[in-house]
Order: sequence, then C-alpha cells, then structure tokens
Amino acid sequence: MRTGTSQRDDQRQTAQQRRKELLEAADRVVLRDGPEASMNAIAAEAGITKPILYRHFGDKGGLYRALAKRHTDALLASLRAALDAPADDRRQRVEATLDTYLAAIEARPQVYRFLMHPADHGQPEPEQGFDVGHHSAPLLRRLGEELATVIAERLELGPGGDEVARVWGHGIVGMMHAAGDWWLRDRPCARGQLVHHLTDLLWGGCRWRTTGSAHRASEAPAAPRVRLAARP
Amino acid sequence: MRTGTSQRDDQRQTAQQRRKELLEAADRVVLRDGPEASMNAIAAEAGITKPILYRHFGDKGGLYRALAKRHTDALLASLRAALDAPADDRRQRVEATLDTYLAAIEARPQVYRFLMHPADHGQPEPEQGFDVGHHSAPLLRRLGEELATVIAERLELGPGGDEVARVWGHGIVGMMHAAGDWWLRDRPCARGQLVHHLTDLLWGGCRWRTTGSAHRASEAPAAPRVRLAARP
DNA sequence: GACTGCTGTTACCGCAGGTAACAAGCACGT
DNA sequence: ACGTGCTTGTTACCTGCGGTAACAGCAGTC
Repeated sequence: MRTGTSQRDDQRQTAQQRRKELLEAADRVVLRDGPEASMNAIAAEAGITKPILYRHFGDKGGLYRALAKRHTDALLASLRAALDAPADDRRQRVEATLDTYLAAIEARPQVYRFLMHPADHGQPEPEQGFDVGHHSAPLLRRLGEELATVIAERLELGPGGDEVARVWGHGIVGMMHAAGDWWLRDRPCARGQLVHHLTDLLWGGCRWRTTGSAHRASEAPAAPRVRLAARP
Repeated sequence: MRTGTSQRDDQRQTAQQRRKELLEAADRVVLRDGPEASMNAIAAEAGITKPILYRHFGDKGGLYRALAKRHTDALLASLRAALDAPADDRRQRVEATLDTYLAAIEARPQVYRFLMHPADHGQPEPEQGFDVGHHSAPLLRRLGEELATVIAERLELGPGGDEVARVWGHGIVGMMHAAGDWWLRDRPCARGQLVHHLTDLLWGGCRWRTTGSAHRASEAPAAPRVRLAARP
C-alpha cells in the first residue's frame, strides 16, 4: 500500500479532476437547458453514461448540490466583499451589497434560476406558467444566516440581539430575493433605482408619509426625508 | 362498478359539482401526502381513475393551479381584512397583517408548503435536505402586487410613487415569506416576537445603533430606540 | 497469474405524467 | 322503438425520468 507516492493518490487526483470535468459539463447543460436538465442529458454532454454520474455524485440531488455549492460560494464571497468594503456610511454599504446581488442575478439569470428555482418543470409552457410555485432554496437560508451574523456583529442590539439579528437577516435576504425575482422578470426600472428603493424601505421608508386616510397622521419624529425622485 | 357511495347521485351532478368534489379529494390527498402527491393517488382518493382528472383539469399543473387558487384566495382575503382593519396607528396594522400571515402558515403548514414549495421531492430524506431549492410561487407575486396597490393608496409617495410602492410591496412580501419560512422550521421564538422584530425592521431598525467596529460610529439622528426586549 | 480498484458499458426496474380506445348510461329528435 | 351524441367511466398502454444491477476492460500490486 504505502509504497511511494502511489497509485492511490493518482487515482484520487484523477477522480477529483474527473469530478470537476463532470461538474463543468453539468454546468453547461444546466445553463443551456435550465434546471430541469436530465441526468441523461448531462451524462451525454460529459461524453459518458448515467451510472458514472451516480457513482460520482450519488444521486441527482448530490450533483445539483455540488453544482450549486460552487455558484453559491462565489456569490457569497462577492457579497461578503461588498459587505466589508470601506464605505462612508452604512447606507452606502447596504446599497453596495444589494447592488452586488442584483448585478449577479442580472448578469447570469440562468445561474440564478438554477440556484433559486431549480425545479421549474421546463418552459414547454411559456404561458402564465403557474408552476405551482417552489420554494426558497438553501441558498437563501445560508444568506440569511450569514447576514444575521454580520448584523449581530455590526449592530449592537443588546440582550436577545442574536434573535433579532437572525430575524432581520432572513427578512432582509427574503426582501432582496423577492424584489430581485420580480424585478428580473418585469424590469420595471433600472437596477440603481431598485437598489435605492429597497434601501429606502430598509431605512424605514414605510414609516413616514402617511396619508390622511390613516387614523393618526404621522408618528415619525423628525422624519429624514424619503428619497424617491429619480437619481442620475 | 364499485358504486361505493352513490353512483346515481354522482351521475346527476353537474360538471362543476364534480369538479369541486375532485378538488376536495385532491385537497385531502395533498394535505395528507404533501405536494408530491401523484395523480394516481388523487384519483384513487376521489374514487375514480386518472383520465377523468385529466379531462377536468388538463394536466397536473391545471389541477394544482385550481387547488392553489382556492387557498390563495382565502389567504388573500384574510390578509386584506387585517390590512383594512381599524387600528390606532399604522404600526399596529402592519403587525396585525404580519401576524395574520404567520398565523395562517402556522395553523396549516401543509397548505403553506403546498402553496410555496409544492415541488418538494418528498421527505424520504429528513437529513440536510438540500432540495436544490425551488422558488417563490405566483402566490408571492400576487401578494406583492396586492400590497403594492395598498401602499400606493395609503402612503403618498409623490411622483414615481407607484414604482416605489411596487418595489416595497414585493420586498415586504419577500421579507415576510422568507422570515416565515425560516421561523416555521426553526421555531426560534414565539410568533409575536417574530412579528415585532419584523416590524422593527420595517420601521428602519437596521438604521440605528451601529457598533464601533464599523467605520463611522453612528449616523442615526435621535434614534428612536429599537424595541427588542421580550414583550408580554 | 491472481487480486484490487478504478473506468466504463448495456440493460433493466419502478414509477411518474399523460394518452388512446373503448364501454356504459342518459337525453334527444325522428 | 331506434340510432346519435354527450358525458362519465374504464383498461391498457406510451414516454421519459431517476436509479440500479451486472458485467467488461485496464491499470498497478502482491
């Protein structure tokens, strides 16, 4: 066994390499055909047959998990960078982070679709694909938890602050996701606009400026004006 | 054959009635077996066979769409009620709405799972089910648009306000959804707590109280203290 | 040469969604 | 009475998917 560098290591290395190749092939297929790509298609793209895929990744979930991890890690890294980047104030940092996320999903919507809605049962029905929906994906969880720790670090929330931070983390991530998802489809405005609107919301936008129809006019003390005019 | 209950009566019923019965049967199955219920199972529960289901609903998506519409409409109605209910201030109304949503998904998680993540491929793997995710479902879109109109009505946002309202609508709904999804699984706190934390967030919570680690200490002017201690 | 561990294959299973094709009951217009 | 047509139901099948034997080569090691 232990003789020299050995065949075992070589084998493992080639196995890793092979795995990487397979992942890249899978990536290509998923990006081309969408998340509903079949194992057969992926195997064909890789120039092999199904059982090999299963030997490497166990089952379809395993493959998709591995595939998702790469993209998730990449996205998370850039988000962390934006979150840690120097900025004049927190608002700028928040805007930068939101913008990073939105830029990512804008640049590679296919990847985004795969990470978020991998179960879309194909686009044979380009109509009002009801899809019966699907749900939020572990990526969102990871993002939520990640953001929660950052919030807990950065804001001093006192006792019970961890709980608050987690709620806020998941809430903010959900806001970002839903708004991004909707924006990506309807494209109602420029990215920068969306970022500003979302930051306004996070900055308590829906707190001020009540209309007369509400019971008490304004409970906002010295409300810092909401910015909503179009910006250059 | 196998008249079972009452074939004669069934025969007399109109297509609409039959459809309703089928939907109710499907509902039962989905609530029992989860969203991955097969057409065969649903047909069996209804005491008939597959082709009939297909005649009534076209395909599985049609059935699920019809099924989802009922629950969606119901949920939406109660949300609208909460949103329109009399309250002392807007914060109370927001809290009531959030609480209504969370109470609904808490009371009937199966329905919620069906509406939001109907594609969950079963729970044969209670482990770290990566699931590869799924996505947000039209219900969220509908909620987002709905809330957007309410926001546009209730807050006077000036020119371009409709755009802001839509962004906020979808953002808030996403926040609610993601936080609820996470909360429903981890149950880290009582529902009321979650509601308060989320409202704090919406009220601009993440704006104040920066820690020293950040670059500039505090840009919050006369920060109204964030409420986060446990409340009765 | 026998053994091991990897690569790869073909051929199959079970089950899902979905679709003929055909059989029965009832309502008619003649 | 009769056929015609509609609806409701059936059985039996197709396709394609995820997943799994079982077997065939081809290293290097003892």
